[in-house]
Amino acid sequence: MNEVTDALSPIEDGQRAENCFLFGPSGAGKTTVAKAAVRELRKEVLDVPHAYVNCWRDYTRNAVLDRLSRDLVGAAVPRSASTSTLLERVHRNFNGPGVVILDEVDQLRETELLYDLHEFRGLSWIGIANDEVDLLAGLDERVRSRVSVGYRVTFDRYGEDTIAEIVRLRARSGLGPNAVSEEVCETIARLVDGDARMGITTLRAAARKASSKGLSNIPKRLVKDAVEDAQIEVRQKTISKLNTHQRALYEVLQKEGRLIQKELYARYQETHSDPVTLRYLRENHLPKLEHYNLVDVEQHGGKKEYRLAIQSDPVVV
DNA sequence: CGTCCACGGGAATTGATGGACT
DNA sequence: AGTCCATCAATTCCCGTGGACG
Repeated sequence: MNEVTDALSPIEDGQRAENCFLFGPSGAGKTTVAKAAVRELRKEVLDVPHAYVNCWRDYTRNAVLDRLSRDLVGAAVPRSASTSTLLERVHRNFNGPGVVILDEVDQLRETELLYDLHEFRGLSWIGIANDEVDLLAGLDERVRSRVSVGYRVTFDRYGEDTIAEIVRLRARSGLGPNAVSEEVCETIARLVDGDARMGITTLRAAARKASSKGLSNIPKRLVKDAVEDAQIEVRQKTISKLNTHQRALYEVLQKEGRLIQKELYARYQETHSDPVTLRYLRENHLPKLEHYNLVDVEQHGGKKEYRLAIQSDPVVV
């Protein structure tokens, strides 16, 4: 947190901040830290232009710029404008130092975007990714040499004691001092494998369970089920964000079990009233389902077998 | 080998939008 | 106001490459 704050501090003097990268496993708090740092900054400097972009959802240059034109400079656009138009619009309306959070930057397909950002006078960014090596490998040479990164912060998975602490604090402030025993906090911590977000979701699920049974505290025996509930909850949330194509694919797999890509496509075509091409599916929807951890893919000789993911936690977007 | 499947580059088509010109 | 034209992102089409398998 301190490092990110440092990186941003030049903005307080009206200067451009340092770019920085945050690396670490999911649930380690990267996004939370980035957002909090920006929030802090805005207490010091009111009206700093800022934006949050999830590069998984918005993975093209165009999509990111579109978001910036809305969120960073508040220039509402009717709908899909051309990249050059957007570029120009942001250029014109952006002034003074500002920050953009690029969550899941490793998913950005057109990395020239980083260079575009560099061109906006006074704009800096916080890039978030799981793995430093993957990210840098994916970066274009040209971009790598031109874009400077002042700070790199690596996050570790939370230890169990830390998660227990986080859960305890949440429990106290949200549920009262005695609703959750120390033992329950530790149990939750043990089960969520370093993922703080999962810990908190589990706590919420447990609280809901307990209160529906008319209990005033959370007994330990509810915890295990609560973890499952939390996983289901997160998954539901992810599924609800799928578009019709992705959902059709998901449902086909739900019905049919495991399928080769080609067959999956065939079933999908039968299901969906307005199917897209296999080419396009491969490019967009299938990787998306994989990334969300909703489906598992297994290389089976030259074939690729898709099936619903077994137990792993879906990604929250 | 010949075949099947997956991949992904790149050209072509589609569809929306915004002038320019009448 | 109406027609034509250019532009550009999204999507499709076409196809060569390469691994696996019999």
